[in-house]
Amino acid sequence: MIITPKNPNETNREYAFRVISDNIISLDIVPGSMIGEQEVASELGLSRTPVHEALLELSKSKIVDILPQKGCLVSMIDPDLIREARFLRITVETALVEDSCELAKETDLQDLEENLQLQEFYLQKDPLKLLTLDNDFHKIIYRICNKMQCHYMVSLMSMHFDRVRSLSLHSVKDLKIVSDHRAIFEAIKKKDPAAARAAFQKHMARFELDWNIISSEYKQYISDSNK
Amino acid sequence: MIITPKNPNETNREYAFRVISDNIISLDIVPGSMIGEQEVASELGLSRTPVHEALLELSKSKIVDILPQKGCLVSMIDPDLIREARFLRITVETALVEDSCELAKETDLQDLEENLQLQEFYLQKDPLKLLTLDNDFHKIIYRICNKMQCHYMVSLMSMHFDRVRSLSLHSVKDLKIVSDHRAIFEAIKKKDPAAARAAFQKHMARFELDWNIISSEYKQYISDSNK
DNA sequence: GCGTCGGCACTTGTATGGAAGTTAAAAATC
DNA sequence: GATTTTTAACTTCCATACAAGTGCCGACGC
Repeated sequence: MIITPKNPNETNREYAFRVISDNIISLDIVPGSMIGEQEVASELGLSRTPVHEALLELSKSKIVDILPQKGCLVSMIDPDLIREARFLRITVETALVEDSCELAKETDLQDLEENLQLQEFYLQKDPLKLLTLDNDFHKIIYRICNKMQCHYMVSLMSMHFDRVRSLSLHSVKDLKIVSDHRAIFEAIKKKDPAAARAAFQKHMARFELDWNIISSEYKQYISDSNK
Repeated sequence: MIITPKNPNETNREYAFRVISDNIISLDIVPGSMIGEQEVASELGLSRTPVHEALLELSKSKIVDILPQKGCLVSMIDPDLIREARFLRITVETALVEDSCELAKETDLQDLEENLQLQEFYLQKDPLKLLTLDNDFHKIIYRICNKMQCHYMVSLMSMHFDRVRSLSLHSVKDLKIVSDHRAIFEAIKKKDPAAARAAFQKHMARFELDWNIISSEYKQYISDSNK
């Protein structure tokens, strides 16, 4: 597991949650492996309590599965849950990009544009940074519509999705996400809901295509019941 | 706080979560009041740990607000969060009722019909039972579409909404929800997505109208920043 | 050799005490 | 009397200890 330093203003529980999440999404903790509270606590220099609470939260999105008196299983890649995460994101964010056309203020458009600039800068340089910027882009949309609580709920489930996306980041295709984002941005700027909707759905459709590649290439990580 | 007996196969944490949730939704714990872990733990005959973990989970949906070293504040009724909950439910479930037209099997239709029978039976008899059946009806839709994880996420946020709905249950208008449900059911049965969508949106639109009544009548429970 | 039982090593769930921080009232000072 | 400082009583957060359940592994009977 990759340990990052503790942010001074986060609690031990939040620290544990962040580190474990990052390691699961980056696949540094491999799907299907067991992790113990004590083991994680020792690595992070904490007691079991905050780690226990962090795992509890992760288990709510089924990204880990707590088996009482047995251990904590990092979930295998589960196509059903990925479909749910995709469904939720597409459904919610399609509605949001439409609403954004009305709601986006000038400063909001600036925030989106700044994010896009950075995306174009880091394109093909730093895939991990690009992933972060991608998430930020979508998050700004939620902020424009004043739906941050929805963002939290959706992002929890998206972990299933993010884990697969990081697998496919090496694929050249995914670099098209940046131009997708620009198309979405332009539509919002022009206050054209139909165009925004179309651009967003085109964006999300890419991940449908990738599924076949991923499932054949990373078979060992995929839940047995769905092969 | 109203204490219900502990279900034998639930953990202490799940027990605490259930009892606290129920009391918040039913307004037996009034919005804006502070509750302490120790206080709740004593009432339930538990230690602070499972109560702490239950409150932690509730704080994720902002239904309570944990103020470190101060206490746990049961959130005031917050129109913004209710709007988010409504938005999420409407957006997600509109998509689901459409999909249900394709996906619903014969047994699923039977489940829906049985639920409707019970709704009609308890109509004007037991408002609380009706609320449960209403939630069950929507839950069946999620199950038909194999989106139970989405259901969990949406239902967490819906607590804000449910709390207001219980206020308006005495209003005669709400008894129309049963006929709304039947209309949705009939549309799914006829595999008519457009009709299902229309019926569902009509259903959810009722709660928009109720808002004015509620906000004027229960002013004391509403968050100051939104009056 | 095979099946069963018992105990040990391990896990998570929970209880409890102390640490750190906030609040508000009491006490001291002006 | 008004204002500032201290202090005491509260809270959650976290560390630690114990309780309870699971599975493995060897011993034993057949």
